[in-house]
Amino acid sequence: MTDRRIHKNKIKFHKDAFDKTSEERRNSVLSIALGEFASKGYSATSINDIARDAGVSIGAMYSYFASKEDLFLTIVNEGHFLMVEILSAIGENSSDVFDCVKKMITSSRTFALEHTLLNQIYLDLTTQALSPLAVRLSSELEQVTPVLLSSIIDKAKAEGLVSEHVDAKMASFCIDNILMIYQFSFSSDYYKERMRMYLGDEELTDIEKVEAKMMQFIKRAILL
Amino acid sequence: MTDRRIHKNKIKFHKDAFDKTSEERRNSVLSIALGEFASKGYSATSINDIARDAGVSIGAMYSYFASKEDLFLTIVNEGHFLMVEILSAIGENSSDVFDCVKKMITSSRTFALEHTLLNQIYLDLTTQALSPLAVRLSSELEQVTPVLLSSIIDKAKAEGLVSEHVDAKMASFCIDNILMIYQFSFSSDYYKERMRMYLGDEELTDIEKVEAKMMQFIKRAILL
Amino acid sequence: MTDRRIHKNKIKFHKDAFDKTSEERRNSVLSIALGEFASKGYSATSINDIARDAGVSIGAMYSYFASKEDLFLTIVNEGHFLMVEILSAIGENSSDVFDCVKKMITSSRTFALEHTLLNQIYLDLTTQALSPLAVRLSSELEQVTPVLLSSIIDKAKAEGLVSEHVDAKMASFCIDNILMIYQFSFSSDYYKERMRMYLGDEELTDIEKVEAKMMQFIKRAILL
Amino acid sequence: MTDRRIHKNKIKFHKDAFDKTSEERRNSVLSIALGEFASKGYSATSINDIARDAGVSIGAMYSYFASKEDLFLTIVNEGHFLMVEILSAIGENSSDVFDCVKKMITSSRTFALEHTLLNQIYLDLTTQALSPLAVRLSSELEQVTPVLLSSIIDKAKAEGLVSEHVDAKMASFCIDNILMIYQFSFSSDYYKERMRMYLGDEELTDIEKVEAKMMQFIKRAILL
DNA sequence: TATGAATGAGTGTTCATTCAT
DNA sequence: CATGAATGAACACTCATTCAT
Repeated sequence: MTDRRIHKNKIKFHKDAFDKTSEERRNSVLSIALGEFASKGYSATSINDIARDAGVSIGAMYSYFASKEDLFLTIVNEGHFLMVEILSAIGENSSDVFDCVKKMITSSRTFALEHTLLNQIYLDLTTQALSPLAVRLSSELEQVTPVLLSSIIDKAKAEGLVSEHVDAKMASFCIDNILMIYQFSFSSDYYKERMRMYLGDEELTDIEKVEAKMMQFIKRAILL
Repeated sequence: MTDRRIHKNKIKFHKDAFDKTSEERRNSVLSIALGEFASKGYSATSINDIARDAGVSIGAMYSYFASKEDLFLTIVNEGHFLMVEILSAIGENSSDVFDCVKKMITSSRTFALEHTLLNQIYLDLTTQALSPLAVRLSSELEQVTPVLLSSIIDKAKAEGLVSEHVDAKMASFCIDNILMIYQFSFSSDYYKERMRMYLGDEELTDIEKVEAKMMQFIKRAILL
Repeated sequence: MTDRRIHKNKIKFHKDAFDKTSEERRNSVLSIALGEFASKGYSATSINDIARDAGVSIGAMYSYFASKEDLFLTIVNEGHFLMVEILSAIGENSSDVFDCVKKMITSSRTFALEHTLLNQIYLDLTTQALSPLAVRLSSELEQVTPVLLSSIIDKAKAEGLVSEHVDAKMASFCIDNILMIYQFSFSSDYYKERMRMYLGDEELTDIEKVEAKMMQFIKRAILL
Repeated sequence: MTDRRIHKNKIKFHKDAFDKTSEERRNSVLSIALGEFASKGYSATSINDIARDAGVSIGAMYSYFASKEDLFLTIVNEGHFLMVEILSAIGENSSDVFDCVKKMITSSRTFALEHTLLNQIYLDLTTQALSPLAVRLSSELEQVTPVLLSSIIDKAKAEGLVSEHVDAKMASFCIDNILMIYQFSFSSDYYKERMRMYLGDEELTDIEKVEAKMMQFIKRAILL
């Protein structure tokens, strides 16, 4: 297990010039763009606004990115890279399925809280209108989770930890559905409110307990 | 249990004039708008285009709806009404939790297939950028599912069908997360592809089997 | 000879809305556009400038014309219509080839002087860069002159006015070449200067004499 | 007749730095610029595009030429130099007017075919919009043809080859008009199509015959 | 001398909305 | 009630030119 990198992230959506500017400029552009795309959505975001707020000329903007689309994808791509890294780490450092799922639950929340804007953008990307953009990322988005989850469940089945009646693929799908929306529940106002309706305000104050219950739900579903 | 209507749908986002036009015009406007909003997303959709394609003047358009927002909300509202009706029916006609969940799984799929465009719009609405719009619907969107699911689970616990260790709220949340994304998997290209990655092409040919497995996952999670 | 219209000018490049505005607006837009296109050329002309100078919003501009191209073609088309009308009239009212050519010489000059801007635009259109636009007009530009000239020469040959050794097609081509540039010599500075170099300043003061000499050149070329 | 060079080409529109670069670079820049200006016209051509395609930095571009205008003029100037050389050669090697005109007809075609792009640019230059640029060349463009033609015709008149009733200036003007457009008819799509309308597809297959007929037209116009 | 990042006014075009008819 | 002409700020993007390296 030498190469811990599942994902290589070869694709880049920016021009060479972007690599050559000062890190300050780069960060400024990316963070402003992140904020704009996250709060307004792809369509409603203006590249001119981003340029102005980032203190960069639009001319420079277009010397960094060939198009608004490419700027957007650059951000999504970086975000995805982050998530994949976290997932890979979890995959490698988990003793068993339950440990793994537990860590995934927690990191769903922490990732959404630490990278709220990124998460909002990711939600936007799943939208039908942005499917043409998602397609451009498809090779990158080749999901890590399906493989990770179902292989770890299969292993657990072999070890007798998980019932042989459990369908690994379906279980992975269901678990990821649960986690995906859980994650959105910390970044999108819509899902935040929805979670509040399900779990109530008070319950949510003790997030450890919430996650313990979620763990329990999943555990019951696959346990021997 | 006299009033079987959970949802009253009192709110309307259109002007009176819209009620007074011919049904043909009304349908034309709504169906064109549905198609446009679904495929392009809220921001990228032009009210002028909708008017033209619907064979209605923009002037008329603005006598029907105060703004683009209101036209959008009118459509979302109607869609939500449809979903609530289906859910209510399921709630009333189910013999027990398992029957109820089974019906919910099936109707997630059939609803998404029959009302694909509506479903795509709904996904758009969950986006952070549209949260101000979602807020305007909040009283309407006061979720039916949380109440329905958790009450039915509680009942089942009382009847000894469901383990007393199951947390009704969390179970409802998890089940709805699973179903929500399952539903999107029939309307949004993004989630469609994601489901294919989890379950594979072949598996998906026999949808009955897929849903049976999903049912099994949920059943195990809450069964005694 | 009842229908005196050779050319029907069915094609229009403007939207219906343009027909519906006030004639004042129409004239304002067209005359400003004429001036801009003529002096700056198609590419360097800004539709926003035209709108501003014509006292019309750009929005209105685009409700009149689908594109800058269409505005340009609308003007060229009208100009061509004018020229064709003049040529048709000449064709019908000429007693013989010589009379006809004489009238064509004169009207080349008067047309260029009365419609200098139009003529400048027409020159621009012959440019390779604008050939895609010229193609859109091709059915309209189906030249009247070739038919008119060669048929009138053929007739004159039959009547013994013109030598039978004269090739009607080539003669038409040569005569029109002479006239075309003569016409440009009254609208484009370049050709104006060029004519001055050929004919000299003084000679040009008596334009009747110039045209008599030109007539003589052509006459000798085709006379019996 | 010691100095056989009519034209000195002293004017240069490029900076010294351009003379100092490698010939390869020089050719690359000029040939790319030629192609761009020819197909897109002066205004629509981007100096940045030329630089990129020529494999030269924009910085270098501006060390070679003070402006887009100068780059354009450099090319036009070179082209003009070429044409003048050909014309001078014809003037010197012709036995009489008819021989001279014959050679001019042929070289109009061959020049247009061998230097199509240059010819297209030259047509662009005659445009009113580019007249400010043409002015900068005026001393250079001081036409060779007027002098050449009218002097050779005058000589022929003295020798009794050409009718004394022929006005040398006007004849030169007319002949050059014929030739100029004939030349454009091999480089600009517009004039190409126009010639086709005059002379027909079939006729044009035997270009020798076409030029013989043209020669005949001109001959008749000036012959004794 | 050569590079290419940077600028910012300007391009053609769109679109939510208003209002006179 | 319905029409659609009109508005003008805004959009994604281009380009001639400058200048620090």
